[in-house]
Parts: sequence; structure tokens; C-alpha cells
Amino acid sequence: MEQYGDKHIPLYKRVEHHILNTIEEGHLVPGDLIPSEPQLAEQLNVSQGTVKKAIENLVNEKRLFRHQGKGTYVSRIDFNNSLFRFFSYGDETGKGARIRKTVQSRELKQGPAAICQTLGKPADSELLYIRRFGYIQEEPILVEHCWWCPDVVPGLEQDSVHIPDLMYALVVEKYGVPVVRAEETLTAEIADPATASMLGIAENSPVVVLIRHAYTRNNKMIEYRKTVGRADKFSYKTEIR
Amino acid sequence: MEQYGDKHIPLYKRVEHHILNTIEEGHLVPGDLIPSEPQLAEQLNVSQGTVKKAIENLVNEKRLFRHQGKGTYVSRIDFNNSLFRFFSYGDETGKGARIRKTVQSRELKQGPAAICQTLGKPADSELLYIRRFGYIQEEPILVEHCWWCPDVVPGLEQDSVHIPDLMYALVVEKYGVPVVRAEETLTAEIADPATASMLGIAENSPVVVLIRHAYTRNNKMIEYRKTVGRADKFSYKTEIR
DNA sequence: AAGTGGTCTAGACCACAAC
DNA sequence: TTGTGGTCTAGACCACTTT
Repeated sequence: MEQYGDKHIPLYKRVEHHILNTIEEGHLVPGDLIPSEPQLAEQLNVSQGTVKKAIENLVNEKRLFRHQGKGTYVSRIDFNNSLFRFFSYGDETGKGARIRKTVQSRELKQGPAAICQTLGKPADSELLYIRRFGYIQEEPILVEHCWWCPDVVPGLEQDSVHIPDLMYALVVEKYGVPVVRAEETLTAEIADPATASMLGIAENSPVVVLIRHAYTRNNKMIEYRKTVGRADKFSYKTEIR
Repeated sequence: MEQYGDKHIPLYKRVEHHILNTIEEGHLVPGDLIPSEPQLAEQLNVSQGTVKKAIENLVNEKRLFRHQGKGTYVSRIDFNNSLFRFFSYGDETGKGARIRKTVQSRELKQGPAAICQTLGKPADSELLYIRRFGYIQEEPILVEHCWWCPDVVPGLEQDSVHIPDLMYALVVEKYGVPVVRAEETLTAEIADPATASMLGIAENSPVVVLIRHAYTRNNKMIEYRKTVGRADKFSYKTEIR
């Protein structure tokens, strides 16, 4: 366990890095088991307590999760932490109602230059565009614009491929591309006429705008998503201590 | 350490509860030292390792913080976690610019019924109302409406009492009332005419609305605050894993 | 029965801060 | 020097899961 440079970095930190590295190098994917505590301890020539501490820290950071009697697994990305979760009926107490989605449009077309660049493509590249509506009960609540790198998800533009509500499940299953990380940015705007009519609200109503950048392994961004939702159906609640 | 009921609750959990209880009972206030690991271990008749684990957990929850060589302290509330932090210039990368505040109005007056009730007062009670503007550089960015229980902060309505940007520091220092917890709820609305003119924006511009409930010990709410800010100067960023 | 993680202990040694 | 927290080890025992 000296190969990580023997500065003043604690052993358990080096064990954490070792575990994350073996995941990052692709030897382990979300859902996989990692070696057991005794195995890691012997492999790295440290005590089991040190391995335990390293794993506990990674569990706290949600990089791993554990099941007694079974083992330690690499985390799947948890979109329960998405700001989406805070779209709800009225201003209920933080309860996120189920949002059902329907595909309105899917096509290969030239992407806006800014989005192409964000995705690491030349400006004016052809991208896969998917538009979906989100409903709570039967009421439209949000419009979602997704832009994908078409080489990552070939054939997804065909109507024969069913797109489930949780699109990332399809992508990992059909194309073997897991979404391992995402960044979300929230702002508020005024509904433009097109959006207003889609959501059945007055023009000049406030809307909440959520931009998401979704990444797969190696820090490669694979989707740009803009979600526009009715502000009156959104509330985000936090506790400070 | 059996006095917490000998169900199947792990020892370290019971130690956590014991520490939190001694804080809650008022024997310890934010900033105070708690007993050292060896002291707690002997006092509760458990091993030092168990005390360490309990304290580590509370540190992770931000209830305590530690300084090597000094000791373990009860946390002060950290308003760096406030959603406020995400008001910024343009859509910079999560950097929160400094917000300077000026008092526009302070008076005792009858509070709106809903706010009186939230504060646990009879409807139409007299409350202390304080309105402040928030600036980034010289540009007004938000308007803040604060409603306080006047019995908690007597005399605060007098102009001779200077109100600092961080109002809670004054309240704890002058009245001995610490803010130990707060809840914040975020939504978006359209600026009403009064707000629009105060912020120097067009009517019908989008604004971000932040409601805060601030609590002191014993779960007593002492302030209701509504902050209305320019949406174009707000962005909230998260990472999902 | 064997293997996994979960809890708890006891003790060594180090780093930092105060006196 | 003394007391604090920070790291690391070794080992016992328990609870859960699979074979």
C-alpha cells in the first residue's frame, strides 16, 4: 500500500483511492460487488479495521452501499436526489408525486452550437433530440428537452424503441452505457409562448428551469437536458443546522 | 449506559442520543466544549472507540465539530448551507458573491394572521417587521421581509440598535437567543409591482422566493422571513451520484 | 458451515494545542 | 509535560445470507 506515494496521507484515504481507482478503471461497474474486507486487507497489506473505515467513508459519500451477509456494492446513481423530486402538487411537505412521461418528439437534427460544444462535439453536429411531457395525474407539469450524442445511442431515434420514464435504465441496458454522475442547475424564467401553451398556463407565468448534464465513465458527457416546469407546482425544501 | 432502554439499539447510537440530549437540555450551547472521549467513555462505561464512533457520526451530521488538540464543540448553525448562497452574478460556477444588506424599514405592527399563527401567536398579534434590501456590488438583488416575535427581541425596533448583515449574531449576543435550526422553502413567482420597482426590474419578471422559518431551542420558532430575489441572479447547482 | 458485514473492545503510537 | 483528537492494529463476538 506504499504505491500511492508515502506523503502524509492516511492509510485509509489511500485505500479509498485504491477502491475508487479500480472502479474508475472500468474493472467494476455500478451494481458490482467489490472484494470483501478481509480480501482487501490482505491484498493491500493493511488491517481489516482500516479497510472498514475506508469503505464506511465511501458509503457515507454514497459511492458504495453494503448489505450485511452479502457484500459491498458499487452504487448506482440515485436520481432521488434530483431537484425533480421537488415538483409536487401544491406545496405539500416535500413529498414528490410520481411524474409520468410521454414522448412528444424524437429526431436526429442539427443541435444548437452551444449544446454541441457542451457535449464535446463540433458546432452544428447532428444530435438526437427527444422531447417529453411530464404529468402528475393527468395534468401536464413539465416539458423536457433532451439532446444526446447519437453515436452513443444509435437507433434510439426509431419509434420502435420504447422509452421508459427512467430513460437511463434503457441506455445502460441496451447500449451498456451507465450514467454515473450528473450535474443540475436550477433557475427561474418566464414561460415563452410555446412552453406556456404546452403546459396550459398563461404566458408570462413563472417557470422553473432545470439544466442537467449527464456523464458516463471517463467524465464523458452524453446528454444535455433542459426541463421546464410550472413554478406553482414546484417547491424545494431544506433544513439548515 | 443501560438507561436508554436495552432494545437492539447499538451502543454508539445510545451514546449519540446521550450527547444530543445533554445539548438539548440546555446544559450545552453552540460553541461549547463537550467532554473528552476518555471522560465520556468512563462516564458512560463504554470503550473510547465507541465514543469515538458516536462523535464521528455527529460530526458527519454537522452537529459537532472537532479540533485536534483542543476538543469537540457543539456546532454553530451554518448559514453557508442557505439557499441564499446561490444568489450570484450571472451564472457563475456556484460561487456566491457577497450580499450586503441595508435596513429599509423597522416597526412594530400587526402581523398577517398566517404569519402570527406560524410563530405560535394569536392572529393579529403585534410583531416586529424589518425590511431589508440586499445588494451585490451596488445593484439591488433581493428584498427581505422579516417578522420577529417582539417579546424575544425587545427594543430591536429602535433605530439606535444597529442591525448587522448577519442578524442572528446580534440576536444571540444581545438577547442570548441562539438560532439553532432553520427551514427554507424555495419557489418562483412573478414580481408584483412594488417588488419590481424595489428591485429595478420590469413587472412580470420572474423572482425567486425563499421562505425561512428560524428556530431557537425547544423547537420555538422566532422568525418568519420571506426573501424575494431577482431570478436572473439566481442559480442553484447540485451534483448527483 | 462458511462467508459477509456490524458492533465493541483494548491498546499503541502520532500530531496538535495549551500550560 | 499533559491532554486532546487522529490513525492503525488485532481480535472477539454477533447478525444476516448463501451453500
